Amino acid sequence: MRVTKDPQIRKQEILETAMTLFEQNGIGKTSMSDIAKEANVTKGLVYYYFSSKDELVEAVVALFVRDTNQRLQQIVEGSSLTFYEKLLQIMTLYFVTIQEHLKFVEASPANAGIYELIKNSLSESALVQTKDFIKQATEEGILTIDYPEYTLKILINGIADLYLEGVHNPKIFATLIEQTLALPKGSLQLK
Amino acid sequence: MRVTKDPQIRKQEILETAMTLFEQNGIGKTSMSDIAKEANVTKGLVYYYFSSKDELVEAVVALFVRDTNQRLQQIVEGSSLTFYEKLLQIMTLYFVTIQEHLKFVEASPANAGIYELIKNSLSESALVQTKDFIKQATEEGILTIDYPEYTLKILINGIADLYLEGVHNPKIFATLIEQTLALPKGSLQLK
Amino acid sequence: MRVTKDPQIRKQEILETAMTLFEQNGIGKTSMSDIAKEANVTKGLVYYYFSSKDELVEAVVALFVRDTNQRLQQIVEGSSLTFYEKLLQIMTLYFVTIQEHLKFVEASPANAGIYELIKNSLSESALVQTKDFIKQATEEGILTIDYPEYTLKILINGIADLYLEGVHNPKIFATLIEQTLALPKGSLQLK
Amino acid sequence: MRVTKDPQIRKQEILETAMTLFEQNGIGKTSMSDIAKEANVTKGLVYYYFSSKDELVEAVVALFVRDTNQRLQQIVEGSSLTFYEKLLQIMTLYFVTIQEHLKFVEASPANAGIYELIKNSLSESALVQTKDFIKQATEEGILTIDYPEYTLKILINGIADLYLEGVHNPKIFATLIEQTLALPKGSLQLK
DNA sequence: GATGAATGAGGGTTCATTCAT
DNA sequence: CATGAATGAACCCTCATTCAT
Repeated sequence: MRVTKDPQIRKQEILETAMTLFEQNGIGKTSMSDIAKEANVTKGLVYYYFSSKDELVEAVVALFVRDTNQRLQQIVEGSSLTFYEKLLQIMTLYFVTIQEHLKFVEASPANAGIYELIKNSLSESALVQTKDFIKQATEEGILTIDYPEYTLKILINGIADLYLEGVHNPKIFATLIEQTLALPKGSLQLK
Repeated sequence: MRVTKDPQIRKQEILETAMTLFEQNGIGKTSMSDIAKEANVTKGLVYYYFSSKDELVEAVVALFVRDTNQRLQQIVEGSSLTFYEKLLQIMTLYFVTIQEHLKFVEASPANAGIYELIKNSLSESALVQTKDFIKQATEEGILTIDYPEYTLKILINGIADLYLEGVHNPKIFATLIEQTLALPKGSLQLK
Repeated sequence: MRVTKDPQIRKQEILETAMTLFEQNGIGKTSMSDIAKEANVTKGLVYYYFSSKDELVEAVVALFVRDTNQRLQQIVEGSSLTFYEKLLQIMTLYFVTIQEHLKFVEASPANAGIYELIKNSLSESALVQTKDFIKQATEEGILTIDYPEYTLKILINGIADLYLEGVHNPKIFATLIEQTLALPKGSLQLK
Repeated sequence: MRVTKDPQIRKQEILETAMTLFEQNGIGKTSMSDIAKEANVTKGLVYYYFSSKDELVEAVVALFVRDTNQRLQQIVEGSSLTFYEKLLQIMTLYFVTIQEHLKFVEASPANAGIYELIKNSLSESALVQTKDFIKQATEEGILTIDYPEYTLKILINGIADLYLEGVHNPKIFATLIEQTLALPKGSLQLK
């Protein structure tokens, strides 16, 4: 039967359904039919809102990046937290984010460059968002290393990879982060 | 027209053609037809040598991993090099390798686990290969940090990502490596 | 060019086209492409209605069995006919049916059990349908043999085979049926 | 390695291998490669002896028919047996034959008419072989029905079908045969 | 006689995309 | 806005057959 909804809501529904399926099965293994079916909508309507699979993929990625950014911003701007607490939350955010959305890392027949797209989008915004955070820590004498932003990124990406490869011990992570950022031993308490 | 070749050579040709195309366009976007065409061969012959696309993909991955391993081994066992020189070469190897074969990072519809496969294969061997290298450096007092293997991996993966995101300045890399491994400032000279 | 039809009609068209081609050339030698072409439709549409060749084959078989059953039922329930007339019509039905659909007797690479499927489907229903018919004739003293249902089946299958092998003389058939069912000589008049 | 054999033996080996595989998996699902592999021979050699799959199929059928005939002949000419014993053996031969070679009944992409081919070949020879057998029984007054050959065929084919459909009780078969051939009750003892 | 690499046509299937309604 | 029937191109794979050696 025909169900009419507010266009914006419909579009959002389709977008989120696509996101869910992409995460679950990967982009390449998610067909437009799958998305339409799961969203209780016809294929035609999906194409009404997104003129191609590519466009839909990009919209999903944009949504994902926007979400992540928002969370990052909330952490950074959370004034009541200490540097170490914020650092912790940032690391956690990236772990969770990368883990949850790992399937994006796939090649889609439609959009082979998706991996770079996501990575760059996230990185770029991460740099912007953490700039002040890092600047402040540097001024306060907590961070003393050169290129702290790059170092943070290396940590994030590098540790995420470690995590994905099966290393899960929080103590090890704490030590690695402390060492890499030249923080005092024991300053970081990962649970 | 019909061209007969030594089976081993033919198989190798097909394998290398596949590798090239996979790198260029990704696994998902490379069809068996593409490979056959590029190798001046019929599809049937590709299947004569590799009974499925999956098998071909696996063969390519195996070849790639084997190659990388070999190069790594050569570096580590190169007795005339200093620790710093070896470290340099290892980093370079991973940069180049990862860059060249970036498209492997895709999951194919046929073989969704390829990303992990490669990553794990490489990581595992990297750990094994660099174990002695690191142990020696530690004993010589050059490396003083905890979890040096993990740190090295973080560096490799993290820096590779930085590189892919557009950071190319060797001085920055040198500084980052020195800092992260707690090496003396200026000990590393990247050209 | 694009021609849209009522889905039920379209599906039926495809089904009947498939049936015709299966009968003409056999299931194994009839490709989905052949069916699509003959039905003036694209392969994609065939798959839109039947998700695999197997499913299409099964649908065709089901249709065929249903048809045959219906005709059988009409004969058996035709109250105005004598036992001999009904017997005649039943025999004729099976001759025609088996002849027309002889090619079904093949096993398809896709559905190796099709032969048994058809045969059993037909047999089972034949037994059910003719049960009352036989019971009544037995009670009336027309049929005096043991295992009349089995005998009827032997007759049907056996005579069908004879027919297919080239024996077409109705008098011979009449005699054979009379003898086998132990009916009075001359009771059956095949035209 | 290259193994040279007497051509006739080689051809026979291939033929028998093909027969076995056809019976096991059906003609359609048996590829020339399968045959070659199973016969420890290359595809080329199979084609050296049989210029096409069709030809090979026909050769297999011919072999099968010849075999069956031979066995039939042995039964019929076995002078020490009574009519009933011979009848029994004939029925058994057909049951076994049909069961063992059921897979021939499939469509081959190469030879769609195989079913008829076999059936006709067997029937024709059966008629010839049993002619004397029947004639003698008729003269001796054992067989009194009209068209005894046809009746025998109906029995063979019809009972074989019954058997395939799951009826296995020897007593039922005995009764059916007795009835159909108008033999005295209890004259046939199937074990 | 014998090999097995090589061909080429076709088979079943999937899916992004279009369009008449 | 919404439907879903229809398209068409591509994809992976199989196999009878050929032919240079």
